Amino acid sequence: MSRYEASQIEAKWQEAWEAASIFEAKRTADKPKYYVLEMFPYPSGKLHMGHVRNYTMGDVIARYKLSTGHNVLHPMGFDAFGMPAENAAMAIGGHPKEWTYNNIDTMVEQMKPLGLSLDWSRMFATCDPEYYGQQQSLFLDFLEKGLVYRKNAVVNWDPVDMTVLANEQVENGRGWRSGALVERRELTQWFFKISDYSEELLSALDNLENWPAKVRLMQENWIGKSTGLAFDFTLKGAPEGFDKLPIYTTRADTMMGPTFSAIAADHPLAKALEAQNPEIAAFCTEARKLGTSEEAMEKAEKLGFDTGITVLHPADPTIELPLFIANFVLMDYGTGAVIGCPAHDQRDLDFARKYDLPVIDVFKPLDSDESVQDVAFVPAKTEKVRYVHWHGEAGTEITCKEAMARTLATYEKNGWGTAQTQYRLRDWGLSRQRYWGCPIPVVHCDNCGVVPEKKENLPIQLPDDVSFDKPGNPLDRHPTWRDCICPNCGKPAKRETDTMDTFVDSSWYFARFTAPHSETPTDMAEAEYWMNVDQYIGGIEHAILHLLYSRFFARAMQICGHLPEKSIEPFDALFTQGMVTHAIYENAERKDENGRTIYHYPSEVEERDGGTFVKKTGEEIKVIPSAKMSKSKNNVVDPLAIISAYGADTARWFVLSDSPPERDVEWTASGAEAAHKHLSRVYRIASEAAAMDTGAGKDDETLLREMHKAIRDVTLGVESFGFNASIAKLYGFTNVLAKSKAGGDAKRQAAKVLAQLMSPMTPHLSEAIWDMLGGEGLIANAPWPVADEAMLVEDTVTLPIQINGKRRGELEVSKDLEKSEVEKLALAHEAVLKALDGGAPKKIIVVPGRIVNVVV
RNA sequence: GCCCGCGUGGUGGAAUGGUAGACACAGGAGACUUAAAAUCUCCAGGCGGAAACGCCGUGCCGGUUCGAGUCCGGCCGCGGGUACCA
Repeated sequence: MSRYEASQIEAKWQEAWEAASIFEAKRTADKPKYYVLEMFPYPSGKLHMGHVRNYTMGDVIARYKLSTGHNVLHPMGFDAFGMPAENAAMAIGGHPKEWTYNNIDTMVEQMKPLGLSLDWSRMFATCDPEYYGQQQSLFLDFLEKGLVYRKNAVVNWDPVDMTVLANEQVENGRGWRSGALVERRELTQWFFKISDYSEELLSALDNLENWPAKVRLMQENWIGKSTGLAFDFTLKGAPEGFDKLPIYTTRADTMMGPTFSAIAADHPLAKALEAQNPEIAAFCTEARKLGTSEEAMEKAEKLGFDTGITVLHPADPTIELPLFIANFVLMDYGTGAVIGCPAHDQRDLDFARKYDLPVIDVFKPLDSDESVQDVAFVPAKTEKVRYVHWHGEAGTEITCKEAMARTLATYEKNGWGTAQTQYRLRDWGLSRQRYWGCPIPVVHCDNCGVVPEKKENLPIQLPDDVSFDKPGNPLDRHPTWRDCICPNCGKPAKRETDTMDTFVDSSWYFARFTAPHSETPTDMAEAEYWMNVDQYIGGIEHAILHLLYSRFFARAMQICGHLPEKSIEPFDALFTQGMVTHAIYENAERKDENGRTIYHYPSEVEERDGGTFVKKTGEEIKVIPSAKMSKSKNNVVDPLAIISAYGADTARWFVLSDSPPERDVEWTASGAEAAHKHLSRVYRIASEAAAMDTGAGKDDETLLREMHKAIRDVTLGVESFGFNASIAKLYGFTNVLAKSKAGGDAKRQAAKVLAQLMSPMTPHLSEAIWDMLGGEGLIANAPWPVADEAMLVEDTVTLPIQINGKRRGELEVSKDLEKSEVEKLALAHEAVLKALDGGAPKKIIVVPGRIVNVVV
């Protein structure tokens, strides 16, 4: 009998699949289509276990759908523009293009041995001019439909490197390379009008039944619809031209509680004051040093500067409040100005205590008359409280929600303000001051202004002759690339040098896969057939931005005639798989020559004497447990090592077993060998069955019953993303088969079904077993087994008996036994008799087929 | 800070509100073997007990329920996102 030789088996069957072209997707009318897509990878250089897990899950679905009679589209590509390529060019020389395409080649080479059922003929990278040219064409269409516009927005500016920094490149307010304190700088940038679709993107979430509830909730909160009060404070003592200060608040009911007002450092009024007062200028400069990320601003110590200006309350001008400039007010949200109500907002309370401002209770708990001290009173909006200081009658006991509604009505009636609906969602800024991205196809002409490029001139290609020896955007300093002819007047003009956010690239690739070489962004006939994505799979880290942008793009593309109406929501079902995490190994003894932390690869360290050390140098390691695998932290595991040692099926089996797909999984090396042992065992069991004589055995019926149960359970697992559960069942069924005394015919039948049930996970091994047992054709094409209901029926059931909710015994009863009969049997049970001690039970709960609980 | 998750044996994890720890890993004992590897059998949450069995036990505190890992409230810890990482 031959041994399980994974490398031979895998090469053989991968060739067989390729020869039969079974994964090439073609439109056909005779089968239902199924489009399964995993979020495409960034070509970082090496495939890691997170990719393997992601694509294996998609492959399980794709192969399962193929064997249940679907016409499957399962493509793969690369999200290939982005910062790391430019960083690599700066760090190690070379060109982003070369680096990227080399990485793509490497990763494809690493992916192929996994035996994924991918249609490689559809592969593309977003940095292919063929792709980004179509993206430029989409941009022009969006521009024409008024979905794109320009406005000023702030960026992180490194004053030493003279370059724009991404939020990730700002560490504690300093540029990551120069170490200089970051400033904010205002630039004119391009924006997509996603905020016009706020309501639509919000309400359509209700239709996404096959999306995880948590993702829908995150998107709902991100869009952030609120109803509140919009009003103007009257400014007193402000510079010329500043009479009113528009404010928006979601807590209208606390309008009698504010004791200060605050504006953002980027607010026009703050800028006007800055010009007059050096102290204010100093404060604003300091406030801007936080960088532009919301996280940095919200986490920073709350600081304010009293401008000396006051604001007058719209409902009662005798109420005069101080106006601060504060570092926690966001210019991008609302009007860039807020009211501070310390009694009912913790941040406002902390601020009030710090700057010695009064605290006014607007409402109090029903059962207390205590005033707010150090903890703000923030009840749920639906909780009833007693209003002591507001526009209604003092002492009224109502919910905050009700009080808000009444306040809004009062303000509208008196003309003090208006009820307004607002969204937190901001327009999508797509301009990037970087080279390695899709050029924005517009031209700046002295005569005509900003002019769209002509479609016949697309693609506007990136120049290859650029250098990265200096920081900043090489397109800006290229000698000739900017020079062009104005498409409008024909005079010399300059190209836009900003490129597009890489989220643009990933917002429509799913549509492009339906016709990857079309001369328009999509081919409507193909899109009509293949869209929507039936199952989309990817990381939870994309729950908001990527998925929201894609939803917007689907709408915009539909408006421009590039997607059918049904694709307004492009992803019918979404599954967010967990990440593969790994400990980070940080060198505890030294930093690198630039003073930066050194991270070691898992293969470089060893555990001994209760500690972790670098193998070569013996330096001690600080172990940071369980973090997202990240190239910059070096905590990645190379799947190729597993594949070359044990084979792709082992790697596939391993990443699917144990952890539920939606949960993060901590990579450990020990499990891979065990997975391989199991696959060898399955191979051996199948070989033994193949060698048995024909004829019946004594356990045939039992084995076949277990087989049908396995079909039912494994299928259920595959259909509900319970791959780990399916695998546990497969282990169970394998054990049953191994120990069964059934005859050759029954064993061969069971082994064939086992191979089929395993085939989405371990396709090569399954083909080998199928072949060994005389299966017809490829197992990949064989119809999925169906469980025989009659074989699943059980006659008796074991009921646990609880006494006061604790298990004290069990009862073997026929499946359909009457409740009253079960009660009688339970009361006659030894453990129950003992507990009752001659008395009568207080209550008996019988849950048919489940449990009996006797309360004594 | 804010939004969203997660927390169960030595480890990964299982469990429509109904027997907590399925299925595995690591571990222990044994069989086979000259021996090892491979394979096979058995044991295994903690504490007490020879055993039968008893008590405790799903991050912490409280609640709802005949019954809570699961539902509700409040904490703690970890992870993801936070609009220029992808």
